[in-house]
Amino acid sequence: MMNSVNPYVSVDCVLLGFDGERLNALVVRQTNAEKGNDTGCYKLPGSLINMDEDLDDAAQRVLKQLTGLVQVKMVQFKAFGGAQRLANPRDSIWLERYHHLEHHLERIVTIAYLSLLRIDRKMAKLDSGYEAQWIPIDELPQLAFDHSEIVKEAVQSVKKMTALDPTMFFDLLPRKFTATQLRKLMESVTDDKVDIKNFHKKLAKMPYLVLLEEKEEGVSHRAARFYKFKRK
Amino acid sequence: MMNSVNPYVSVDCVLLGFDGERLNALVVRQTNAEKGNDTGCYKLPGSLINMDEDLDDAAQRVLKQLTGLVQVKMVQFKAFGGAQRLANPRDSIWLERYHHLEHHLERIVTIAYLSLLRIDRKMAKLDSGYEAQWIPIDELPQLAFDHSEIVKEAVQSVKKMTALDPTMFFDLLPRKFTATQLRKLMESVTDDKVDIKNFHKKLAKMPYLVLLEEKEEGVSHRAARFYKFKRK
DNA sequence: GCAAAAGTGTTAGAAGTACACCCATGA
DNA sequence: TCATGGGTGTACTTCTAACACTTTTGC
Repeated sequence: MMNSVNPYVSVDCVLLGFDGERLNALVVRQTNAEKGNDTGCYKLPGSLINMDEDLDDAAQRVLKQLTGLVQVKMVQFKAFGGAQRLANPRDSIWLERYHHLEHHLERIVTIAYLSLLRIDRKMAKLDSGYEAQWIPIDELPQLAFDHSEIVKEAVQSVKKMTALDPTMFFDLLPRKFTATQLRKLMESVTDDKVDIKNFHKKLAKMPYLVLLEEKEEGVSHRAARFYKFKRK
Repeated sequence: MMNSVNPYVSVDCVLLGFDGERLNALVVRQTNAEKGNDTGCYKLPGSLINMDEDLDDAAQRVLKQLTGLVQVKMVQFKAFGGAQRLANPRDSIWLERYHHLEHHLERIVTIAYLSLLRIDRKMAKLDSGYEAQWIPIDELPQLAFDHSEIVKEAVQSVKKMTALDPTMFFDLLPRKFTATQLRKLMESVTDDKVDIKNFHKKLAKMPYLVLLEEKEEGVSHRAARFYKFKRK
């Protein structure tokens, strides 16, 4: 027997990446809107949970289904449970079709997950008829449900979490990165400028950073040296 | 028509107080277990949500029902959704009776809320047959459901939240408090000792603290001066 | 006076801030 | 050689850690 779906609880995943300048969010939309219903409406990757499925497992499942990504460390950051979350009929109709439900959805509480992800990670083929896309968070269009609100709160959470644990930044960078890349990232998250010299002093004191011999190539100015992140 | 209950989603409130030495949690239990079913089992104040009720409203409602407290600022800190949360039949039977439900509960996701509260706040009369009690968190008995786990995670959240915003500590103290009370509180949350002189220097630099002229009375040693907290 | 807890002075080193300066590279 | 961005030196201030000391109170 197929898993039954819990029609009251969903998970949604906010995946954030860094393009060198700004934070981006991964959003999905239907490519071929068969019944002309859903075209152009971006959403966060998400799904109702199954009856016998833990929340964390549901988040991993939906991420895999929609992007092919596995073993991504996601953390729950907030539940969204406004009674009016399904106010827009477009949204609830879409959900009912997507999950092949017969009855009308009344009200859904969603548990939002967050992950920081290298923006160049390869995505596998998507679930039937969906495409995923990175969009800078300050250029996001209006998303379905309250997903725009969820993204905003996710960014707030990232600020708090990275303040407590700066090593989270390295999930957003390539394996080798320059001081400037890291600095731009930190600046884009904390919204303030950092003195370059003082920043280098700080780097020198981070026990989990290794300065490599390798340098940038093909840049029309002095080549920057690469760092790598060494966990403990 | 009466509100219908959402049988899949609940809220639970972790209320933490400080007794001068340790953090305490507020737990409730049935006083007269009519059918001999529930005696002695402590729980967090919580309830299934109503169909048309926002999560935050549900948390405020249940707190008022069980303790009489109103206008307590609570924040959501985590959702607990393990598929096996209702594994113990004692727990699900209790819930079904409490909410006068006819059908069997399958699975509940709970949204946990957290509040820091002065331990001497007056509680109004409780909902029929329940009593509330402050218990030091390191002396809590096994709680119903996964509530013991929820309390543990709440304490972790408090550590993180107060690190980012130390003014939260003042929710746990009386309006007037001594440096030692504040220090003991901080030590009990962060689990480390603080040098007293250095602590006083820190206090002097907190813009939101006001040193009063008033002193302790009736103590058999030098009387401590009181501080008060002035927001902004 | 004594015990007990409140509260102070001083120091050395670490960490953060500000700002002026030099270096490497392609065009 | 110039523009561009990478990277450095140094002085100054603030924070932190350590530890020995003085004050007030009831008994």
